[in-house]
Amino acid sequence: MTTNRTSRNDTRGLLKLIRPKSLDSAVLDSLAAYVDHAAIGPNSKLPSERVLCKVLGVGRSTLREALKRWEALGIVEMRQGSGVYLRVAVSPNLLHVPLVLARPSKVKNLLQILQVRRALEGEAAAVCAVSASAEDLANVEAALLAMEAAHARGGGSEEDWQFHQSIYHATGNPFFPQLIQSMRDLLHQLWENALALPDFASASHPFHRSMFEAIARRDPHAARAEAWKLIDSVEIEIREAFPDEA
Amino acid sequence: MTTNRTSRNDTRGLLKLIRPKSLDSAVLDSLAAYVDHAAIGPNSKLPSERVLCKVLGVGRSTLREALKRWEALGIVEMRQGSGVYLRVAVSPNLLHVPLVLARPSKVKNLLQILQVRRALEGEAAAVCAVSASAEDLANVEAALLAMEAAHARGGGSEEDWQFHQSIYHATGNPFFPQLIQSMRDLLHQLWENALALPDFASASHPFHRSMFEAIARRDPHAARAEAWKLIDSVEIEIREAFPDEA
DNA sequence: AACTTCAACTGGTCTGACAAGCTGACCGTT
DNA sequence: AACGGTCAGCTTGTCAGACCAGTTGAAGTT
Repeated sequence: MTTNRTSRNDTRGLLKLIRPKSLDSAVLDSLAAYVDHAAIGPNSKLPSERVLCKVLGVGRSTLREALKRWEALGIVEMRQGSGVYLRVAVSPNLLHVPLVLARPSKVKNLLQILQVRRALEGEAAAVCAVSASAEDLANVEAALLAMEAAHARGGGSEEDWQFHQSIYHATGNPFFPQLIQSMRDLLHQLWENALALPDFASASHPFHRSMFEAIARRDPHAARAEAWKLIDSVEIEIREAFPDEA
Repeated sequence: MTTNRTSRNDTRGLLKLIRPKSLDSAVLDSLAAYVDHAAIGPNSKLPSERVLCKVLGVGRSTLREALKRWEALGIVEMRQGSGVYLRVAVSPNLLHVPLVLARPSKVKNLLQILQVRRALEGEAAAVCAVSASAEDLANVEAALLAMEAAHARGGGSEEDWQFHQSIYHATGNPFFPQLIQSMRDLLHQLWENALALPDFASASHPFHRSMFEAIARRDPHAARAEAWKLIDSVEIEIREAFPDEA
């Protein structure tokens, strides 16, 4: 009997554990290399399944299982009758990490998500104040103006989101936009149609400009403080809207 | 012709967009309900594919594609010849979020991950100082003592991690441990065997205790400051180790 | 020009077959 | 009794072919 279970006292990686590298992982590697080489950008269509499985020399079910894995990670979108579409840029040796939340509880999770947002938003504003380029700042300011204009018209929830996204991108750290996007997706799954969000944004309105100004004058401490004030104002509104919970 | 493309100016969710609810999503919902009802815990085996697809009334390929989606999210592990094993607790309407990183660059990504950790670690410490229970604090202290003991023996990288994890759990916010776990997984994928991490931890050693003490005396401001000092010390060591990059 | 029809795509699902891997019972040797 | 090999009967992995269902765009019709 070959006893090759993973031993607890492994000798710090002297013996690397071998992994069979299943076929559909190889399919994804090959696909990633192809997409990268052919310079296929987001929103464009991949070759059809029949073509791919012939070219890659694998059965269609194997190919589909591999694509399903990408679909689960949001890398790709499969539309019946139409095709498989790329949603994000991919490259060889691509890394991914899943987040799972069991037993959702609406208001409680909302506040917890806000807590994470306070952490990320504050840091992102500070990083932005230190290292954003002039072009980044211009984008942020444009997003701010668009948001204020939309707000004056009564709407603006989408523009609000764009403003924050522009800050995350301006950090130059790809994790910030992705993490926040994940948090937002989570929120939308939680509250089917995000009715709550726009209302809660109203009191936070003035802080957007003060936050931008702190970033623009390259003051990370103030930028972080303004970001926190913004989150605090949202949290207060949520707690007032659901006084019995949380 | 029924023109039912998703309109851009949707009326804020008054009309819910219908979604065909693809079959394999239904499979996962049903499976989640079953796992929840049967109280199947982590590390236990699911019924075999043949059984499941007969019970659920779907073809084996459909079932496998659904399982592949769960596998991609880390919810389940499929071992050839053995079976399908649950890896995390699952419940109905389960939410998940993927994180993708294309074009990895070791040192740069390391510093970016550290940036995210600064954000989360600081907030977690502050939250912990405010709302951790006495039992949580006891766990954190136990982890601290174990870490210090291990550090005195020369090792302690695993115990270091346990200490931080105990703090994230003590926040009561499930997103903190999961996000940090994701960041750590990402790091390990990046640096195959995480040799670098233990070395970088050495200078940060004294800050662990000061961070715990700030939490224990219920001082969120100090706790956040100590957490930041800890991260800063790691960042300095990394920058000294790779002076040419970043 | 606008509308309708329809054939040729696309992905979605099912089936049955075989390969590859694991597990535990069985059996012979020591 | 203890050890070690063998093998039947599980499991998942892969494949091929068939058919269903939705999409698309180019023909034909008005």
